[in-house]
Amino acid sequence: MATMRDVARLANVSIATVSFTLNNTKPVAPATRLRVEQAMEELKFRRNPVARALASRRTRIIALLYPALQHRFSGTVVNFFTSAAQTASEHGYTLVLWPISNDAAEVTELVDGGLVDGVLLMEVQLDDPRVERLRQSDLPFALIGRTRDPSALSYVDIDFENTTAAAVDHLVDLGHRAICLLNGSVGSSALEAYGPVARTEAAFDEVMRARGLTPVTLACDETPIAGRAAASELLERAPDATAVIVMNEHAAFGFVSGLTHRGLHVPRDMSILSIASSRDMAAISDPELTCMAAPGVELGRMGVEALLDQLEGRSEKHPQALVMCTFVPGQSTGPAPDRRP
Amino acid sequence: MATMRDVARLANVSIATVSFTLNNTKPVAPATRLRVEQAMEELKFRRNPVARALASRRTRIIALLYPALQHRFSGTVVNFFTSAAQTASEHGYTLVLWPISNDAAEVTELVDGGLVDGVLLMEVQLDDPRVERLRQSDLPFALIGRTRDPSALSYVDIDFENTTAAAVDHLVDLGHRAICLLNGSVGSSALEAYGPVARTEAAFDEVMRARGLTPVTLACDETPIAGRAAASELLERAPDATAVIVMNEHAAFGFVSGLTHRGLHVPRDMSILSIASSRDMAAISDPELTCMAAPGVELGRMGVEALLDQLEGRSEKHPQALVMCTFVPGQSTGPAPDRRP
DNA sequence: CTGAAAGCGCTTACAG
DNA sequence: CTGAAAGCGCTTACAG
Repeated sequence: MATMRDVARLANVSIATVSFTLNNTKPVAPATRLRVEQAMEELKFRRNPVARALASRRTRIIALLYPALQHRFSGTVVNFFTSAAQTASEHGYTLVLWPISNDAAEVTELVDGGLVDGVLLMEVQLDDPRVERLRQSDLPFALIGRTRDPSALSYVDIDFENTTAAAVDHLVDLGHRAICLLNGSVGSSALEAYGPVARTEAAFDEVMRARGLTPVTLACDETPIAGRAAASELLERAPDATAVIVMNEHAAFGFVSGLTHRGLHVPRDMSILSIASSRDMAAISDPELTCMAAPGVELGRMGVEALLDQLEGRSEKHPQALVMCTFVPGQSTGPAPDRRP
Repeated sequence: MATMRDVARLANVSIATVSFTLNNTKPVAPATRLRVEQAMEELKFRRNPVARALASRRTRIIALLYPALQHRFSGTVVNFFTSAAQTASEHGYTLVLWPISNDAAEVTELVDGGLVDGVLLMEVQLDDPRVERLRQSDLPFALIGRTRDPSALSYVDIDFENTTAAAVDHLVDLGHRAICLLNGSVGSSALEAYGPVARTEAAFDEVMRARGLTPVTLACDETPIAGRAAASELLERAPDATAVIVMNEHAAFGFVSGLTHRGLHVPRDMSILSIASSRDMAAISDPELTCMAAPGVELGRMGVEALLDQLEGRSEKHPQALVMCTFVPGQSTGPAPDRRP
């Protein structure tokens, strides 16, 4: 492998000049630049990123922390990941998925490790120990998601409030009044509360009441089996329900089949609207679910950009943005029973 | 951040001695070792991995290449990933998921990048351009999967031959004779053929004929929608079929619901056995699928170990291993119709 | 068992 | 616009 020294020798310049032309970090005379570039070409030079990292004290590696043990890595999540990786690459950074739980201790290892310039967090909890740990360090980070009070943090997140409102409105427009929410489970302790779950529930309550409707919320684990059980629970707790907003894409599969087993037809007897999901995931169910698709591509990109703002010292204040889910028509929502002829 | 120099000064030794005690690379007197360790403790020293990488010419980073754009990152795959990461960590390496397609050009970037010591490939095709590219480089790599002729490669893979045989036998034991295979689609060109798909089809043919049965194979894309269409195709092409082995976990969802829509009951009218899947994925279907679960934990571990053998120069010949899938009972297989009272 | 020193391949003030 | 040189924080022959 050719080094800068080799290039410098061949081009008859100093290695400093090679560095300057390579990085565009200082003006270089056109003729000199040409010689250097030809030399690089001839020697197939590629700069050693490890040496560069040591000298510049920046590795240009970004870690995306996705706690795959706690949250399934669904097709919905792939969109976030690939978009984030793409965006990082366009800016000269490498983004990799760092295998880690949502445990603070593992974050400490990563931070102390010194291998990454910045961190992007996913699946953020309202009181997230990883965030606390990162705050104590001086490692730049941004969230895809947000904590209870994210005012001093860089984050991008789904706009659960408006998404939930749009979901309710879609169902209300179809004539539904008895609308339930099937949420994810927030675990035993409030401290572990998962942002999307908490925010959706709060928004659902508020939106329903604002429309003069009574909010009923169920919650279950993020598994199909739990979703199946939730179907029975729904019929007991809210026998008059005609529509359910599901904020739990893995439970949705079981929920639909659970309803079917209880003799209900979707969407004739019950409309199902899956939110913060994706077209791919919605297609797994039978019938295909109507859904509000998570803006994975947008948030992946924006999350990286928020982090790069810090890394490159571009802005003082923390970028913060919320993006709504997009409505994707499917087969699982229809008019309320009393609206049909 | 404290450096080795700081530690050396505090412990009254040279930085070489600090390095020797840290890495156990040369004998150090017990008293000296103690002083050094106390100094490291006191200063909360953590060695800089970038400097270490530059000096030792090894980054101790392993890239796991999973082409997430071509193959969905399912719950089944998470097992491979977390197990591989865990194993790498136990050996002092960091394994990260490298966002890359299964394109040779991107492999070149990775190889030239010089940021990783070795590569682990997943979703290997019979003639995989990534493998060719890695062969040309001198970057160590191992496969989870195998090419058409993997004799000179390090690999670990599912034993599709024996897994398929076990799947057929399970169904034959239940009295089925007209057994079909629903495979993944291998793409338009034979050159793109995906190892598991090709091997399973070959094994299915052989196993069925060996038992005096007639093999019928369908194939479809790895999506639920394609699976739904495949259900119709099955009923046309093999109206007498009573059991189907599905080697396509994403199509399985649609396949089951497609059959149900056509008025067939699973497993009363049709048994479904999903192979190379996992308990989690099987639970998504209704009924829960009987499956042969991919040995993700084992293969993740063994894949990393095979790679480390090369990285640490432990063995001359390439480790090669095949592991069978494990039978997981479910609700989707039952006795053949004519076996029932 | 320990140390002085070279070197990994870059970046970056500093000087001209 | 260009260069000489220090330095990033380690590892590793080499010498004793």
